[in-house]
Amino acid sequence: MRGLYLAWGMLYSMAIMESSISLGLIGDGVDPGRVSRSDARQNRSRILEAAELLFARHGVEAVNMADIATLAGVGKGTLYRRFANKGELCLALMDAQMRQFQETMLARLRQMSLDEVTALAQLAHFLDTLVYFTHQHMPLLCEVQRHSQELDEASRVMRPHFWQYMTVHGLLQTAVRQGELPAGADTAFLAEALLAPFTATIFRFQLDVMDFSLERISAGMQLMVAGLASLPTAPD
Amino acid sequence: MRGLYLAWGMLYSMAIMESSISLGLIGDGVDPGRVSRSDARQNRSRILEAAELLFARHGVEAVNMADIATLAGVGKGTLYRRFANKGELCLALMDAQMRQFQETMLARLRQMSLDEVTALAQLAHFLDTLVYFTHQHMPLLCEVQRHSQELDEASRVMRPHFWQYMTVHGLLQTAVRQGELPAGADTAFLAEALLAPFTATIFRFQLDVMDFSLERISAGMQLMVAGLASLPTAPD
DNA sequence: TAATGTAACGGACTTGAGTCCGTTTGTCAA
DNA sequence: TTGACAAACGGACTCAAGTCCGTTACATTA
Repeated sequence: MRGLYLAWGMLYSMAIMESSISLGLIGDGVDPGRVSRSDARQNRSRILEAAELLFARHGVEAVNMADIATLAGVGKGTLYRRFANKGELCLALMDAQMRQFQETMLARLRQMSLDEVTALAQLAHFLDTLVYFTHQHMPLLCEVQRHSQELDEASRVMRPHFWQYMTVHGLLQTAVRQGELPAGADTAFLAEALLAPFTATIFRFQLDVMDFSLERISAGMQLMVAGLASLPTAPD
Repeated sequence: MRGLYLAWGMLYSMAIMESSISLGLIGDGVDPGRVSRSDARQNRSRILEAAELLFARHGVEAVNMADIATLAGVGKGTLYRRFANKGELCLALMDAQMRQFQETMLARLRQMSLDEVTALAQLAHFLDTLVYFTHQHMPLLCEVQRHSQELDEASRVMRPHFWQYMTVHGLLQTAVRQGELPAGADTAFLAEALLAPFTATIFRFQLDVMDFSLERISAGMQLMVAGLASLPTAPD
């Protein structure tokens, strides 16, 4: 797993700088790299449609898997063959928008690099955008994270967290290279720590219980980054 | 809810500086402020003993409520009357140790204040200790947090998060007062953000998937605090 | 176009969480 | 000591998640 993270790290750093790659967040569900049967594909989209409709009508939380299966006109077994749980289903529902966010973000960061915007300024921008993105997808993200508790190694890679981590980590590494951060800074940990408040349950807590506005959260994250930016660095 | 947080905030800041108060983390379970019946009290401790034994033998995750009830020699109804879910049960099991950690910590911070250790240095120390505490109670904490997803306003106050938040927030406020942090710094948000990586699921992810050592996590947190400490502050 | 292997299907089934409500029992006042 | 009442008890019950496995039907080859 660690190896995987590292390998992707390099790939991804390059991607930010050079070209757009698709991370292929979500496959067909079962056994990628095999022609899927037509009825299977059809059922898959039927399920997604049913879920979308029920979620819209009753809210994500209130809908159960059996209802989705029924409305989609498939058996529970079929539903679970496609999506191991409600979380995966939600992930699939967000797929398109996540891809788009990701591509837009990569493009923007690349442009900022060309414009010689510092890595930490890019990071600040990324986190700001992420605040609004996270808020927008809160209900689905909550469900996703409720299910990613069992650390199912392999599939974690597809979780939203992953490319967010890669992006933040890449930017921090660049910051170190460019002398914006101290040479020894633990970029891997910092990336995790900066993203921790974006975990669905924590984010929701901040919104609903602490009653923080999105602007306030974003400003707070800017402050954290500003703190890192003002750390004394060894002279080059 | 916000009001509650604010009120406790003042109380708690004073507590750090002045004297030890008991937060009374866990009551008797039902209807505090009423004499509890002897059989009820007895069952409560029977349940706790049974849970402790089963958790030790099979691991927290593998034990279900029915088993606990059976071993304790009570019905499921009785079990649920005491503890609304496994999370609350776990919380009760940690109660003594949490109280102790809390009191030790408060005492130590008070002493540090007397010794004129800066607030941010105290914060760094608190977070360092918290790393080890969190690790020690990981299995129980995971269970607790799995259940505190439904934001049941009132009871959240008892969650471990609460006094941690109060402590960190208090220290940050002091830091602002003493000119260690910029005057406008959003201490409430910063406290949440600094504690976010201590959420059980995130913490476990860092340990098990990212393979960070406790020392590394602690060092990373120190760096975050150092960043805040090096923010430029307006001259007094 | 018929046979065949294999993926896909579907719904009964298992498991565990949490609730409900009729029954029991401790406590307190007379 | 006893009667009354509220709290506590217990286990059957409901509800949803997720599994299992016998059946169906797509696609491929002859």
